[in-house]
Amino acid sequence: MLSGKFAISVHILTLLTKFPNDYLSSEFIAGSINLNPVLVRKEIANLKAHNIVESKEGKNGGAKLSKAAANITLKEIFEMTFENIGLGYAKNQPNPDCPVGKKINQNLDDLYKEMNQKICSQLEGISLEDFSAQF
Amino acid sequence: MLSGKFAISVHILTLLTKFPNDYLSSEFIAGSINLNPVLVRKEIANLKAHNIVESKEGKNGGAKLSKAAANITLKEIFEMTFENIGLGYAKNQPNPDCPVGKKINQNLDDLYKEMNQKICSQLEGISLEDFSAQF
DNA sequence: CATACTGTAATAAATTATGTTACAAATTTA
DNA sequence: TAAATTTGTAACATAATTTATTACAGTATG
Repeated sequence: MLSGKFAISVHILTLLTKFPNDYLSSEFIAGSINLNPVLVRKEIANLKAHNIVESKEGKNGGAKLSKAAANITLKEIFEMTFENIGLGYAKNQPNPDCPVGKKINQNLDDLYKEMNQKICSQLEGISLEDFSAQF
Repeated sequence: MLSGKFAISVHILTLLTKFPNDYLSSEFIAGSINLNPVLVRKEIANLKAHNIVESKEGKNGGAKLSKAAANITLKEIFEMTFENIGLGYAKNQPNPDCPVGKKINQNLDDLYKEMNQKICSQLEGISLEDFSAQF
């Protein structure tokens, strides 16, 4: 998963923000996203690993935010779900004997690095609380 | 093709910039990218459709820039190869009976729209000539 | 007229993303 | 303590997307 990860995580977290006192089951969440509950649990596992969600097994179990939505920014979520953004690389090793082939990925990297900074500064300004308040 | 399109197009265009007076064959270009020549020709077809490249069939044919590299920005290339950037959507139709499901894609869209603007303004400041000069 | 290209279609292979099934372990509730 | 419900996770299956290959008609060059 790469494309949907951020969107799914934001969706999950928005739901958790809307019900801050409940443990929401993967089945309930999956019903809103229209996604398989196992995939929801996998995303939750990732969010747990990053300490913004906690979960409870067993009957009436589920997931719940482990910190206030006001203290979580979209930037953090972005960083938990994307290595970094970019417009792609040549997948194959470009020809190292060609001056262009030799440096293309490095130069693309530099470009994408700057792109990431801009995006991060945008996302840093939006808290999960802000985002959730739009619903 | 979505991931590699921008990177491949930039690679092609950088080569064309380096040899502004020659028609470069898809085979030559493919040798630098390490990609199948047919895929190179497909990307070139796209660049031709956007009028920044011209090509010649037959012996000693190939592709060539149709305008000065100084007058092509990375933003244009971005727009020729990406619909728009974003961090993905829930692929399935989210549940319209859930207030979050109902609006999630709209709200993500708004977020991504702003992201695109930032990226476009970055890319607009870099010409193909600038980019190619790094090699 | 032989050669070396493009353009494009059709198809295949590889990769990645998404979905499903299954089940052990945990927790609640009766 | 037993039944019910839920997580966590692995293994596997399917679907979608990307990348590669083959093939060949058409076109320009020399």
